[in-house]
Amino acid sequence: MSKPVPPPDTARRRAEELRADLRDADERYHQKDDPHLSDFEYDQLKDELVTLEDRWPELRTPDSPTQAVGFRASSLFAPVVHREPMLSLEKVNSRDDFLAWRKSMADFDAGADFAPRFTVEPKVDGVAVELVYERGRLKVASTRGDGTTGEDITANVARVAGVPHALSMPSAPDVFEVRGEVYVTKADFLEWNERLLAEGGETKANPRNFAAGSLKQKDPEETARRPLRLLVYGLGVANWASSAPASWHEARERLRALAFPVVPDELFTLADDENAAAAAVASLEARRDDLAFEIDGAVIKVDQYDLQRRLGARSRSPRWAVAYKFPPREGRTVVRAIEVSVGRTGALTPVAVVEPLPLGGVTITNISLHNRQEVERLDLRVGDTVMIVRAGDVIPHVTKVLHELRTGDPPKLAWPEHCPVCGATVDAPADEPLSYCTNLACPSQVKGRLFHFGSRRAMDIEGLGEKLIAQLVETKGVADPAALYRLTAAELVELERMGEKSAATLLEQIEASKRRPLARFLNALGIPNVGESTARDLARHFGTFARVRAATVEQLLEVPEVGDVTATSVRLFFDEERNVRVLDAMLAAGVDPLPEEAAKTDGVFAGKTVVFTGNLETMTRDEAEEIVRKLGGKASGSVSKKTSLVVAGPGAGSKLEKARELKVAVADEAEFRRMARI
DNA sequence: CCGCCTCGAGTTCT
DNA sequence: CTCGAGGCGG
Repeated sequence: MSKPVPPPDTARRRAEELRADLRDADERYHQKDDPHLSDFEYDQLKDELVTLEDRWPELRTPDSPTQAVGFRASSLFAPVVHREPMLSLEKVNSRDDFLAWRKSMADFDAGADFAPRFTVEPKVDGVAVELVYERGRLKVASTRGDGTTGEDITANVARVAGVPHALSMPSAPDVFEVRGEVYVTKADFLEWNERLLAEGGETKANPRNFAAGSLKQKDPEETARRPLRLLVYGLGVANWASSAPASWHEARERLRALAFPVVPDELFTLADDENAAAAAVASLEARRDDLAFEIDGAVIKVDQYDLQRRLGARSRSPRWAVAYKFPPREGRTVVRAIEVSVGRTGALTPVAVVEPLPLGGVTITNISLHNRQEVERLDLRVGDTVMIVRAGDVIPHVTKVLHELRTGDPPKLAWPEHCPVCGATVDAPADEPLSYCTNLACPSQVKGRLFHFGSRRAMDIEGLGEKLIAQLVETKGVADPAALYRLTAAELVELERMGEKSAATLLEQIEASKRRPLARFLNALGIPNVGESTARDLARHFGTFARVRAATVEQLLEVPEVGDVTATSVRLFFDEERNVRVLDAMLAAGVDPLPEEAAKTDGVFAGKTVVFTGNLETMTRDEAEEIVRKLGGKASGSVSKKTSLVVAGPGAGSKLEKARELKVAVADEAEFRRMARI
């Protein structure tokens, strides 16, 4: 090795000149859209600079254009013809469809040796791209376009995390086209949308739109800032240098070896037959909400390349692969009206009534908008087109209003100054986002309170549903729970859909509710700030209803988990004249809550907090939590470092993850049963 | 006083 | 499930 020679001044000056020219050219392209160098000229300058810097590495400055990614935006969005068309996939929506597809494939091939294996992987909801490598270097990246011709997005794709710019030779084939999906994780999407919102920009309706928008940036620097990722799902033209892989699963290993990001192993299945493939699809669907990225289905491919070749393609899609679509959970519909409903606490909640939209197996007609600020934030008006997502939490949300589709200038929602149900004054406390109907006798509030009173986790009066309550309030003048205990069979049979038999059953249920555990009764009362958990604490501490009712604020403060706010709230409730009358009437009618047993201090779960997650097989979650409480423990809903044990069943998601993170003990249902000795 | 943890309340449809 | 807020330990 010869000693490095210091660069002559001429080389140094030339390098500086080249850097300045290249930067100037870049700037013109990115910001002024006013090219003055052709691609060829630009490449020549750049090549010259690379040569100089290779010869004298000390000339290479960190900010040199050669250190930036070497793709120019000049050809951005120019048409690119795919060497092999990017076909779409035939879609199936059910297991039966899938099996029919399997059969049609066999009918087409009819070879005696036709025994396909299948690969199953998630269908990532992103933007399909093709990356063309020549002699190991990324040459062109393009969108799918119409399948034949896409757009050149090389400069942008080059800035996506995980996209190799060069492939390690010699294992890299001469011409090598990979196909993949550029996507954004759910977490990154949420974070970025918040930021876009904070900056006053337009939010994106979903991760896919966000990814697509990010790839369409004029300035690749902007694309580089977006949290884009790549997953490679297949190959186009590939002139393998040496022995070509015989199957997709082998090719996937080779792609991985070439540093391409592929679907993680735990989401990739090589199935021996169609039944195993269908099972893998079902498993993916079950895990849908736990995945880091949005998926809209699974892709099933015949694994063996020789079979793929035999099957070939129709005009628009290959015969050897199929997209198994999951029911969509996102859709678009039109807002017919914005109504304001009143709940049991009197809170006014705006609700969007929409054109019915089938989504994930149900038809959505109402969507809560939570509060008036939300309506203003979205700038939602009647007639607007909205995007709706029904995610893992089942409850639909308006994620975006498509303002560009608005026609005319519909009025903004006029927030009611009077309760839309009873006309009473609306109170809007300055420190709260919600406003409230001030009339305790408001029919909406009455119905809400009665519904809560009879609900499963309170007095558990079976048959006392929304429809029945509405009738009782409207036609029988039932205004409080005490009135339930005065109902007669004669009165009930006058109601719609209520015969002798249902009336008798309902009365039995109401009768049985007179003797429910004290904790349930306290929960049923709907005391502000007292829910299931605090009701249990009060019941345990005081033992009988008379003692709870008589407790002073000081005595209430002695209850663990009860502070100023809750204590005052309880005392006020029992002092309220109206409540006194209703409670006395209930007691007179024979309501007599069962005294609470003191907590066991010697049970296996004494002093422990247990959290359940996922599905339990042999009992309901309620039953399991009851067992924990019986054995002295506390059942909670969220995992923290104070959690003693997490019991995880199949389908466990974020809570299990958090437990592992915090190194909290995890058990399965069988272990839990052994601990509880049942 | 702050930060963590947990609770309460609202939420859709069949 | 998520948000906001109450309770409480540090």
